[in-house]
Amino acid sequence: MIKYMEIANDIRNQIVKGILKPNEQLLFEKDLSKVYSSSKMTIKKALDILVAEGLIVKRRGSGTFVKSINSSEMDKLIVSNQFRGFSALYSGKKIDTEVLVFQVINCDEKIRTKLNLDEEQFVYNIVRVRSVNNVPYVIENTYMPINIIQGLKKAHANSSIYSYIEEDLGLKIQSSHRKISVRKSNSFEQEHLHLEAYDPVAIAEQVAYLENGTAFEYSISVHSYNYFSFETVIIR
Amino acid sequence: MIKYMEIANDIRNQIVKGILKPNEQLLFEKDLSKVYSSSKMTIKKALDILVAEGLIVKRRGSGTFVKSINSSEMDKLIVSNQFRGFSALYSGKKIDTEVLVFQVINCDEKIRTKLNLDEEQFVYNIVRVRSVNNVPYVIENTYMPINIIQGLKKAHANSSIYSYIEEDLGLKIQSSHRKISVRKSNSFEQEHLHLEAYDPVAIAEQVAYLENGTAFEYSISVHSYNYFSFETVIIR
DNA sequence: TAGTGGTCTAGACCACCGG
DNA sequence: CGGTGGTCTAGACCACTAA
Repeated sequence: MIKYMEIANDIRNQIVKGILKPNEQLLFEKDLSKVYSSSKMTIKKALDILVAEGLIVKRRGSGTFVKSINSSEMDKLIVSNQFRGFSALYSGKKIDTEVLVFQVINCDEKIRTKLNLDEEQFVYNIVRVRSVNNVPYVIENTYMPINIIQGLKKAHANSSIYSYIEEDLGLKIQSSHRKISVRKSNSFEQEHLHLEAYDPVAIAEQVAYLENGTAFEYSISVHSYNYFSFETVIIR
Repeated sequence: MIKYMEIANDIRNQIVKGILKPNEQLLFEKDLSKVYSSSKMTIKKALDILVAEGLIVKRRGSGTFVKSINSSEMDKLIVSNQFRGFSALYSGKKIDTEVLVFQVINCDEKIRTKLNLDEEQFVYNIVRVRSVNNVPYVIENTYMPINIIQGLKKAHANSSIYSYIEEDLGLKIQSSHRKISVRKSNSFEQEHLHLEAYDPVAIAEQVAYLENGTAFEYSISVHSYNYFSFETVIIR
């Protein structure tokens, strides 16, 4: 649909499929603009996406080159800087969701500041245990304002809340601010994640935003340490 | 120096200092281009930086708005998606470095693939414990090819290897691919990080790249769980 | 319907790299 | 030095929002 995206996708495919090999030089932007019948700026924008994904490197004065990564790592890199719900992340596998708590509460100070709410706002509070192939991966403790995420039912919590938000409510999810930390598990977590005493957990605390900039979700996810890893590309 | 950077810095300062308040609307791109005597494209590029930093939101058809975050979180967000060495991250505080290992070794299979090296390459192997205000934060296990990071001495390992790479060798660091995971500490880590038995640790595994695309560092950092958190902004 | 931000162009000039 | 990618412009058209 969008030209620079199509170009980026095309070149990404060439890299992932091995048509363009590690350390190989790409065509110059000038030449690519002829190949794709577009301007140099559009080519640059397409290539900048692949730079952000960590797939290629540009050298002023020299050209553009495929990064030297073994292709097994590539799939991960491409998805890691994206942001999706649990269901989308593990699509294709057997996912089970156990809803432990589904209630509406008057939010406290902390949630109010995270979600930027007025004092008397009500929020959904949902606690779920999510399993992949019958192994419990994570306990999600989610808070969402009832006036933004309207009409949420327990049935939605049993499957994917994100697809309810996007497909049923027609809202667009834009970004998330996430913080990852580590601590020892407590007995509640040990029970639901099938952990031993003293096993650690990874905590992902997140505020997610809609396209219009309003915060719609504050969540604290407690991950079983065996099934947690977070990958990212950092550009200076 | 670069125009769109200057504009981004200027507007970021206005947000951080509170001149532009949460949810406040910015001038339109058309008007900003007059204020800063530049084209609409340049303004767009400047604002896109602030979008990536999570500070503002754009709505097509409406305008651009400051995100609703309390300013205490803002400093963190701005630095979190950047990538610097330990010394730079904690500059201003008292940093101590204890060098446990400083040797040159023939690299094994794993390091070879991570750094994309030939079979017979030698690499530095450096193990350091780094403390902030006399509290041990992290054990860093670092591998660097000797032909890229030339002339590295133990004295550099005692302070900042990154500043040696950038200032003395004149190399430019571009990006890093990082993976974060969690596990239980072992006795070695408990001793050096002053942990109790069964305390968890956070593992940050990283491959760092120079501007020319060559991998120059593979490192495994074991963080004391009390002093580890990783923050990031994810755009869909 | 008027005006926003998003995309795209053709062309200009610059900083940097290699021979 | 010629050629690379980086920045910047002026202006075009489009998708979307709000009145």
